[in-house]
Amino acid sequence: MTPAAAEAARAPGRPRDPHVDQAILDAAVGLLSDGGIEALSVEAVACRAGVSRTSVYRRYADRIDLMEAVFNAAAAAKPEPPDTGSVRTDMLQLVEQLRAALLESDAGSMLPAMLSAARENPEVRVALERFTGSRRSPTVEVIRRGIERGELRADTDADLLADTLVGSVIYRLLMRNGTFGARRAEQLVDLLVGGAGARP
Amino acid sequence: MTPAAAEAARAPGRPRDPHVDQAILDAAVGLLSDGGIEALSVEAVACRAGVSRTSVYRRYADRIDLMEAVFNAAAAAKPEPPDTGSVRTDMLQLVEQLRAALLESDAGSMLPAMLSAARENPEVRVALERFTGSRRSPTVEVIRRGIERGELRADTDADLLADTLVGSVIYRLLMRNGTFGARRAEQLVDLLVGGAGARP
Amino acid sequence: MTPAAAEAARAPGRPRDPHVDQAILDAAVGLLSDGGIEALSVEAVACRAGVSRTSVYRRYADRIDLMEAVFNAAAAAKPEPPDTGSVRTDMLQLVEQLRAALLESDAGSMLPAMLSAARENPEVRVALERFTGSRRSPTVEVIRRGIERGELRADTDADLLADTLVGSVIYRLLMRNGTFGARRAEQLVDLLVGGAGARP
Amino acid sequence: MTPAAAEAARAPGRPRDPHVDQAILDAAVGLLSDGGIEALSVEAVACRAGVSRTSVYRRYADRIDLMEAVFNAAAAAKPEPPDTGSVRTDMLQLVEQLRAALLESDAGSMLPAMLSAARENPEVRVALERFTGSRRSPTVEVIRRGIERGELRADTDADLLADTLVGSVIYRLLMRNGTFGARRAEQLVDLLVGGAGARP
DNA sequence: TATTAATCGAGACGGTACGTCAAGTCTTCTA
DNA sequence: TAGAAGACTTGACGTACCGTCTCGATTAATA
Repeated sequence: MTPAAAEAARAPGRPRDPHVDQAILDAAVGLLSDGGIEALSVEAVACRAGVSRTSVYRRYADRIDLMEAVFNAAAAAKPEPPDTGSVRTDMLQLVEQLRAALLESDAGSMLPAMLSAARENPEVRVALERFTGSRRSPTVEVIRRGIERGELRADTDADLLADTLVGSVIYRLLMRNGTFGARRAEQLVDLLVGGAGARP
Repeated sequence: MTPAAAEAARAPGRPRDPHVDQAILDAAVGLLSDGGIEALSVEAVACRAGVSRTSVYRRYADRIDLMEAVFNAAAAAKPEPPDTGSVRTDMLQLVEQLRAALLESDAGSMLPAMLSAARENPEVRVALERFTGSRRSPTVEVIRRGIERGELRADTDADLLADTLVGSVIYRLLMRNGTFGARRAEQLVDLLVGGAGARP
Repeated sequence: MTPAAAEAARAPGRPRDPHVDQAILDAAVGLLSDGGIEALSVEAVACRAGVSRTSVYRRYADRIDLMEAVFNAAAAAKPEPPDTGSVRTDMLQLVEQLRAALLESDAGSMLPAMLSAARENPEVRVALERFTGSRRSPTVEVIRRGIERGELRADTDADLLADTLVGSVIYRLLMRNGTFGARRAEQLVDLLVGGAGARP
Repeated sequence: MTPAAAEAARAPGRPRDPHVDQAILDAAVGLLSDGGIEALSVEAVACRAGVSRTSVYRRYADRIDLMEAVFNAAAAAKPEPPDTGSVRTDMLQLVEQLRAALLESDAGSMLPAMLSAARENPEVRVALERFTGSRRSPTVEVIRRGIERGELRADTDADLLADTLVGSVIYRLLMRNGTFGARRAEQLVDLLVGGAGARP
C-alpha cells in the first residue's frame, strides 16, 4: 500500500465525491477556455457542473484558486517529443503540435487568461511556468538530440533556440491573430537552422 | 479649421472639459497597468480621476470600450526604427527597445490584459494588432534595410524574421518571466543571422 | 419653506423613490407580523416588495436595522386616550383597544419578535420602549384624569396602575395564549379599582 | 425497573452517552439564554458542547425541536409557594421570586425567545404554557389560601388576580426594561389588595 | 468470543441568506 | 449640454448555517 493510498484510506469523514471534483474542473476548463477570464465565475462553474456553489468553495478557496487549478490541470498533459531521426522533421512536428495545442485545445485558449492572471498572482505565475515548461521541454529535448547527432552546432544554446522557435509561433498565433501552416513552419525551421545572414 | 474642430465649435451646450478626458485616460492606464484587467473598473477609474462615473460613461459606452481606448492610446507611440548602418546593431537596439517597452512602460504591462480581452472582443483585437504592429513595423523596416544593404539574404522573409525576433523576446519576458540582457540579445541576433545548423 | 423641505430640495443626486421606501416597509411589516422574526429576511423583503436587495441595503444597514425601522413604524400610531367622563369606562375602552391592537394589528403580532430582538440590541430596546410607551401613555392620561376627578385616590401611582392594567392584559393574551372578553375586562377594572382585600 | 429503564436496557447497539445528552442541553441553554434565539445554531451548540453535529441531530430533529427541549427543561423547576400565614407577605415573596427568575436565571432570559418561537410553533406554545404555568400556579395557590383565611374577598377571581400580579411584574421588567424593588412590590400588592378607587 | 447494531466524530453535499461590490441605466440639481 | 451625486436593477462575491448523507471507528448486549 502506497503512503498516499494509506493516507487516503485514513481520511476521516465522508470522502469527496470524485464526480463532483471532475465536474467542477471540467466546467471550469470549459468556461475559461471559451469565455475567457471573466467568464470563470464560481456561480457559473457550479451551475455548469450541476453542483452547489458550496462544493466549489469547499475545494477552492476562491475564484483565483480555482483558476490556478484549471491552469495546473491544463499543464499536466506533457506531449512526447517527436524523434524522427532528423532535427528538421522533429522541429516541424513540434511546430505543428504547438499550433494544434494553441488553437485546438482548451489549454491553448486559456493562455491569454493565464498570462493576465499571472501578472497579479504568484501562484498562477508558477502554474504558467509549469505550463510553458510542458511545451518547451520537448523542444529542448529535440534540440539536444540534434546537437548530439551533429545536425546542430555544438555550441548551440538549446534554451534560446527553443524560446525562439516557440516564441515565433506563439507570437504569430496569439498576438497577431495569424495562421501557421506547413509552409511557414518550414520557413521558420529553415531560418533557425540556416540563419538569415548572407553567405559570402 | 478641421471638420472635427468645426463640429466641436458647433456643439450646443457646455463643451466637454478636456482635463476630464485626460484624467480618465490617465487613471485607466494606471489601473490597467498596475492592477491588470480586473482592476479596471469604471468605479475605480472615476474615483482615481476625481471625476463622476457619469463623466466616464459619457465618453465610453462601457468598461470594454474604455479598455479599448486605453489600448489604442498605448499603441499610439511609434518608436523610430534605429538606423546605425549595421543590421546587427539595429537589431540589438530593437531588442533593447522592446525589452524596455515591455518591462518599463505602462503599455507593456498592459499586454497580458490586452491579449485576454482580445480573445472576446473584435474591437480590442484590432487595437491589439495595431499595438503589436507599432512594435513590429520598425523591425520590418530594419530588416528590409539589411536586405537592401546585402547583409541579409535577398530571399529573407522579413515578416517571418520580424515575428521570430519579437516573439522570442516576448515569450521569454512575458511567459517565462525571464530576463533579457545584452548578452542574450547578441546570442539571439547571432542565431537569427547565422543559424543553428552545423557547417559542413 | 420649512428647513426640512429646503434640506430635501438641496439633497444632491437622484432622490429616493418613495414607492420603494413604502414597499420595503410594507413587505417587512407583513413578513414580520405573519412569519415572526426568522421570516424577516432581506431576501424575502426585497422579493415581496418587488425591489432589489440593494435597495433595501441602501436604506437599512442590515437585517436588524430594518427590523428596528419596522418596530418604530409600528410604534408611530398613537391612539387617542378615551375620555368618557368615567375612569371605569375609559379603562374598559383602553383594555379593548389594547386587546385589538395585540391580536388584530400587525404591530401586536410583532411584539414577541420585538421582545426577542430587544434582548440583544439596544436600538431595538429603544424602539420597544417607544412602542410600549405609545400604549401606556393614554392609560396614564386616563388614570390622571380619574385622579383629578376624584374617582381614584389622590395618592394613586399612575405609573404602577398603568403597568398593572396593561401587564395583565398582555400577559394573558401573549403568554398564556388566552382571550380577553368584555366580562374579564370588567373584572380586571373592578379588581384594580376596588381591590381584592376583604372589607372589615 | 421503570419502563424507560427496561426499554433502555433492551436497546441493541451502543447506548447513547448521557454526557453528550447533558452537554448538548447545557450548551443550548447557555447559548439561548445569552445570545437569544438567533444564537441557538446547531453548529454553535455542537461546538460549545464539544460534540459532533451528528450527535445533536440524532437527538433532535431540528433547531426548533432542540429549542423546545430547552424550554421544557427550563419549565421543569417548579418553585414552592411561600406560606408565611399572611397573603400580603406571600405575595411579596412571589414577586421577588419572579423578579429573580426573570432577571437572574437562564430560564427567564429565555422568555423572549420562547415567546417569539411560540408564535410559529404549536409545540413551543405548549412548552411556553407549561413554563408560565410553573410560575403562576404557586401564585394561584397563595391567593387561594388568602381567600380561605378570609384575607381576600370570597368572590376573588384567583386566576385573574394571579395574572394581574404576574403580568404587572413581567410587563415592567421585560417590556419596559425597568426594575422591580421591594418598595414597588409593596405598592403593587397594596394596589391589588386595596384597590385604587377613592373611598367615599 | 465473535456478531450485530447503534453511537460518535468528521466531513461532503445541496440549499438559503447574509452583507459587499461593481456594472450599466436612470434621474435630479448646478453650473 | 456637461458634470456631480446618487438611486436603481442585476449578478457575482465569499461566508455561515441548515438539514441530509456517508464514512470509519467505538462500544455494549447478544448469539
